[in-house]
This record gives sequence, structure tokens and C-alpha cells, in this order.
Amino acid sequence: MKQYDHPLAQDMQLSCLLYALSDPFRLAVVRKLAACQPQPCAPLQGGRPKSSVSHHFAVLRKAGLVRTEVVGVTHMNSLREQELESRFPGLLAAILAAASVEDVPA
Amino acid sequence: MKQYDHPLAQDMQLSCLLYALSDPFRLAVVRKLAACQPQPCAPLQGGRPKSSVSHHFAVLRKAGLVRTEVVGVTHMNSLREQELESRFPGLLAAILAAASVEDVPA
DNA sequence: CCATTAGTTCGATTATAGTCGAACTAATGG
DNA sequence: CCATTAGTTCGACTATAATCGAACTAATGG
Repeated sequence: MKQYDHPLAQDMQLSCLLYALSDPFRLAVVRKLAACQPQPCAPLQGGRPKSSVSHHFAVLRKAGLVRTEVVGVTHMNSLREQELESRFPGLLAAILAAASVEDVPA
Repeated sequence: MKQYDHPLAQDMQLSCLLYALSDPFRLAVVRKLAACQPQPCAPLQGGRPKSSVSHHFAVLRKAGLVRTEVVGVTHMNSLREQELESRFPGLLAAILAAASVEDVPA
């Protein structure tokens, strides 16, 4: 059974987090997870090949944003909201709010 | 007299902002500006060659984070706090708060 | 008008990231 | 035990970004 590295909250780095979220695809994944949790990777693919999606999830995990747990055949992803909140209070909420401001049509 | 492009608040893009701030040097610049404003580039160089610094300022301007105004020989930089606030309320504050959490020694 | 200061621009080099197909792995169902 | 499903890993290629020296520009001071 495959296991993933998930950094401890105290080891999360802001630059790594911001970098992970600066990619529109990854930000979209985080937003979808925020709306519906946990989810496997498949419904979040958005037409990309599996290898690309897998790469983006690895970046999100390394930043500490997403936790992936193996549940049978599927890998369930969720946001690490509590750990993120303990490390950087209010940050994720502010970024998610900014993201939803952005895609309101002008 | 040289002029710079500064995007309108409504044209600022979240991914561009997060990307700009995901670089530790650029984040440090933003933090220093938040603490003391406006400032020329020179005191923010941190030992880097001028061409690199100039590049990083260009990224910050393009993201909408920094405004640069020519004042005689020096170029004065400031944060575009109001515009940022109007576009993404609370975002800059949350990121600055996260940055200061991060460099508190464990 | 010349030197100085502050910063930009250019061009080359290097490093880091994204993208994708193909082969792989681990768990499940028949 | 074989096929299927879900996702990873690998390797190659491409694209984007960082870095830095050198030449440039624009404003000021002497």
C-alpha cells in the first residue's frame, strides 16, 4: 500500500504554498476540494493526461495543501485545513476568497 | 522620463500575484515595503546585481503589487495597498501575516 | 558639459517546471 | 488468476524563469 509524504504543519513553507497555488489548475483543484471533500483525482482531471494531474497533486502535497489517502483502488484527496490554519491562520480562507472574487464576471 | 506599466486593479490576476510572492526575495521586498514606504530599489538589493533586482521589481509591478514612480534620479517603490484591497480584500494582509508567522523562530 | 547615480535593457547561460506518452504498481472484481 | 481501474513513475522534450555582466538611459550635481 502506497504511502505519501505529507509535511508537518510546522514545516510548511509559505513560498512553497504560494507557488503551488499560483498555478491555475492547482488552484482550481484546491477550490473544488474546498467545495467537496474528500475526492479522488479522477473527477478533477479537467481533460489533462493522468501523468500531468499526478504531477500537480504531488506539488500540492509537497506544499502541504492536500492530503492523499489510499482507500482501496482510489486515492482520496482532502485539504489539510486544520494544519494549514494552525500554521498560517486565515491564509487559505483569504486565498479562496480572492479566487472566488476573481471569477465573478465584471 | 521613464514610465512604468501598472495594471488596473480590475486586471490584477490572482495567479500572477501568488506567483510573484512565491519567490522569497520578492516576498522580502514586499515585506520591507510594507514596513517602510516608499523606498528606492537600492536599499532592497540584498547583495544581488542590479539587473536581477530590476527583474524582480518588474515581476512585482506586473502583478500589481508594487508601484514605481520616478522621482528625480531614484525610483520610488510603494505597495499598491488600496488597489490590492479593492481587488482582493484581505489577501495582502493575510499573506504578510503568514510571512511574519513563518520567520518567528520555533 | 562631464561625471555620477540609479536603475533598465539586452543577451547568453543555466535551472526549474510543465507536458505527455508509455510502462509500471497496487487493489479489486469476476 | 486475469482484467480493470486509479494513479504513479520514468524519460524526453519544451517552455518559462532566474542569474549575471555589460552596455545603455535619464536626471542631477559640480
